[in-house]
Amino acid sequence: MKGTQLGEFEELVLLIVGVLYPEAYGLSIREEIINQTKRKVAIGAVHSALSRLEEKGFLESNLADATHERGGRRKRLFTITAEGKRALEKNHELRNSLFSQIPDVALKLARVVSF
Amino acid sequence: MKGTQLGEFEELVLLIVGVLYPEAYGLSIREEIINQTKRKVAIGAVHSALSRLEEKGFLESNLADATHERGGRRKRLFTITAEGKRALEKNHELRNSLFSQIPDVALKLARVVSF
DNA sequence: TATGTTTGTTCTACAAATACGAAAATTGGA
DNA sequence: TCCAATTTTCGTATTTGTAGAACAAACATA
Repeated sequence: MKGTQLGEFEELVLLIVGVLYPEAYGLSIREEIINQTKRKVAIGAVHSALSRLEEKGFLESNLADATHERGGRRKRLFTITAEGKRALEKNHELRNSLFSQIPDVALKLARVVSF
Repeated sequence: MKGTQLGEFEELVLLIVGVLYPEAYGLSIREEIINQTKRKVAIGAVHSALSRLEEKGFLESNLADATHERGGRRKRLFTITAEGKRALEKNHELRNSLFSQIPDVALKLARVVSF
């Protein structure tokens, strides 16, 4: 996909950042993806998606203060930008619209097989 | 993404195949994508997405009889399989669910800027 | 039945997105 | 000052997305 189009994984990450607000950072995002989708994700995959989303202007981030817990580097917290929100909504609407345009017969055979 | 995960463009093509039923073939799919999304798509992109979807078991296809119109090679018509339907519905539900889990505050700043 | 035109698909290559995991960085505690 | 814990960064491999030229098949016309 080219330019500013939102990829499949990118969209997922963007949604999760929203869900996790205001505690969205690399590892928590990874955990949440695994919980909600049951698919395995490497931490590196999440971080590269995050930087791409930030480059595209869909996310912004800043370093949180150090925690008072045992160890740990400072977290980089992510939030959705106005542009990110728009992209998300646009995709959502398009998909809903297409979904509703699918005639029942198009899934008839599928239905017979799966039910 | 690995294995049988549905890519962004692949999902779009799969949806359009549903919308166009039973007249979904390479060129008609390309036209419909352009109409509905305003993005440009090369015909090769559509065909390679179609073959990957067929490999993954989300679509099936067969050659139609020759038409009685001017010219043209026989069309390869595509329809969604039971598995394709499931994948589509699963994605749709997941995304709706995530969307509804996003707290309003997560978009508050975005809202101030965009409205 | 040969040739041109139209409509479609296949093939090949390359760019971009995503996956993985080891390494590096940063923090508090002993 | 060294250790343990937590998180990010980085390099590389694999999968998807995009493009368009080449190829194929059908009809029309003569």
